[in-house]
Amino acid sequence: MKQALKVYNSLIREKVPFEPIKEGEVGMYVCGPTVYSDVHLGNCRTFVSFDVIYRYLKYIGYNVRYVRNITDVGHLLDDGEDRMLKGTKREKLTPMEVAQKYTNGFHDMMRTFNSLPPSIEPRATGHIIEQIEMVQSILDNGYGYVVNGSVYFDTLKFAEEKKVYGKLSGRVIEDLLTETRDNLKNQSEKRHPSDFALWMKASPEHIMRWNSPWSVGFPGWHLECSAMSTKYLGQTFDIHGGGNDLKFPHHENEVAQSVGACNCQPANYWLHTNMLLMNGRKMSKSDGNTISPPQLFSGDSPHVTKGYSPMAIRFFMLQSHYRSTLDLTDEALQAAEKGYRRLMEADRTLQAMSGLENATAGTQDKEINELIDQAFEEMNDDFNTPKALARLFELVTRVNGLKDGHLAMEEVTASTFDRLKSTFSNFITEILGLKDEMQAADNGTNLVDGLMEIIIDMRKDVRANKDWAASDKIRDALTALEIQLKDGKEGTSWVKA
RNA sequence: GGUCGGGUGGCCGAGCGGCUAGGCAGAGGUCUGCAAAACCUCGUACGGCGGUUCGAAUCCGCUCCCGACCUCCA
Repeated sequence: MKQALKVYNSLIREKVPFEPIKEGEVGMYVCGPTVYSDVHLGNCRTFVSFDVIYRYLKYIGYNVRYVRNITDVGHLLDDGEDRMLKGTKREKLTPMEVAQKYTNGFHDMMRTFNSLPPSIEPRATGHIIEQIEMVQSILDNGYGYVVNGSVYFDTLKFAEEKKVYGKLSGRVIEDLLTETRDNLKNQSEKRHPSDFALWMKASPEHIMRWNSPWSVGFPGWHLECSAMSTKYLGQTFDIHGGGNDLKFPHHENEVAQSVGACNCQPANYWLHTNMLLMNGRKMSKSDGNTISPPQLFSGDSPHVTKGYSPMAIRFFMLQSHYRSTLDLTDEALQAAEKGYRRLMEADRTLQAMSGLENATAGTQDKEINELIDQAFEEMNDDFNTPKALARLFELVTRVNGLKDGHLAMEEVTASTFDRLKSTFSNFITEILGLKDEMQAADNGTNLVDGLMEIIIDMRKDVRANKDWAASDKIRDALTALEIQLKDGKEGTSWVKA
C-alpha cells in the first residue's frame, strides 16, 4: 500500500512530501533516554509518538530500521556532574548496574505502553571507538581543538565557514558571536561559550573512563548520537526524531558534528515532539508539578482522583497531535478513558458481526469506505492521530447503528464490511498501538467467559418470569465487581469496567 | 531580554480564508420492567482592538495573557 505521506520537517519548518533516500526503506533515529533514573512521563509521550510513526511507516509498507539509543555516559548535569555517576552515588551501584537497572525499567514501561522495541538499541558506552574516530575526523577537518586533554568543538569557526550552525534550532549566529565572556565562568577551557565538549578528560574521581589519543576520559553527550546514527543508518539517513527540548543544543550540535566530520547532513527530515504539560504548566519535579507513570496508574497522587490504565493514557496522548503541547488534567484523562473504552467496545462488537452476502452497495457502503480512506489521509498528513481518531469514532457510530439495526446492513456489501472489520481493527491495534485491556485481563482463560455465560443465562430465566428483584440482584452484584451488563436486542453482553 | 509556539464552546482537542472535526460532560428523545449501554436530536465556540477581503477562528498590525528553548531535560 503506497500512501502520499507528508511530514513536518523542523529543519525547514514546513510540511513536505516524505521521500526516503532508498525506495521502500526508511532509516529513523530517535534520541533515547539517559538511564540514570526512572523514566519520566514526558519521555513516554515522545516515545509513544514515535512508536505510532514507526508503526504507521511499517503499515504503509516501508521497511523501517528504527534506531533508538540508550545514553549511559557523558550526559552531564548543571553542576558538571555526570548523570550516571549521580545515580551510582545515590544507589551505591556501579555505573553499568545503574544503566542496566534503568534500562530495564525503561523497557518495562515501553512495554506497558504497548510500544514496539526499536530495530537496534545501541548504548553509548558500547561505541567509544566509533566516537573517538568521529572526534578525530572533526579535528582533522579543523573544527575541534584540544585543551588539557579535552577536545572541544569550535562553533565559531564552524558557523562562519559552514553557515549551518543555528539553522535547525533557529539560533542567530550574531547572537552567538556577541555572547558575553561572562558566560565562560567555570568552563574556562572553552574558547567560546557555545563551544561544546567532544571528549572530556576524566577527573580522578570520575570512574567512567576510557583511553583515547587525548586523555583518559569520556565522550561528550552529543557525540554518541552522531556516531551511532552514522554507524547504523549511514552518514545521511531519513528521519531523526526527539523531543522539542533537544533541538538546542543537542540536535544542533549533532548536525554540527556530522557536517564537521564528513561534511554531510545527518538527517533529511527532523521530527520534534512537543512537551507534555500538567495543569497548564510544564512538569517539573522542583515545584511538585509532576506525576510518575506508576503514580498515574495507581492514582496515588494529589493531581488525580483515580488511577488510569496505560492504554487509556496512550489513547489520551493520541488525541492530540504530536507537535502540540498536551495538557494532562484529571478531567481530560477521565474523558479519554471513556473514549478509549467506547472505541474498543465498538471493535469487539464489530468483530462479532458479519456482512450479508446478498447486500448491495448503498449510502452506508459509500460512507464507510470514505471514512476509512479519510482515516488514512489524516495519518498521511503528518501523522494526525486526533483526526484519524475522529474518523474512527464516526465509524463507531456506524458500527453501533448496524448492530442495533438502526442502519441497514443490506446497504453494505460483504467486501466493504470485511474491509471495515479488518481495517478498523488494524488501525486501532497495529497503527495506533492500542490493545484491549478488558480482554487481555482474562489472560486467555475461558473460565470467566464461561461463568458469565451461566450467570447471564440464569438472569435471562428469572427475567422471563418477571422476577425483577432477582434480576436486579444479579446486576447489582456484578456491578459491585465492576462488571457491567449490557442488555441489547439480541441478548445480554458484559464488559469489565 | 533573545528565539519560537500558543490562546477555540463546561473540559480536552482538531481545523488555519467560505463547506464551521472528534472525545468527555450537559439537555431532550427512542429502546428498556426499571436502569445501564446503544442510537437519534440539540447547544454555534474561536483572548481583546483595529485592518485586508464579497467572506476570517483561519491573513496583516497592535495589545493582553500563557508556554517552550536559550548549553539539565523527551
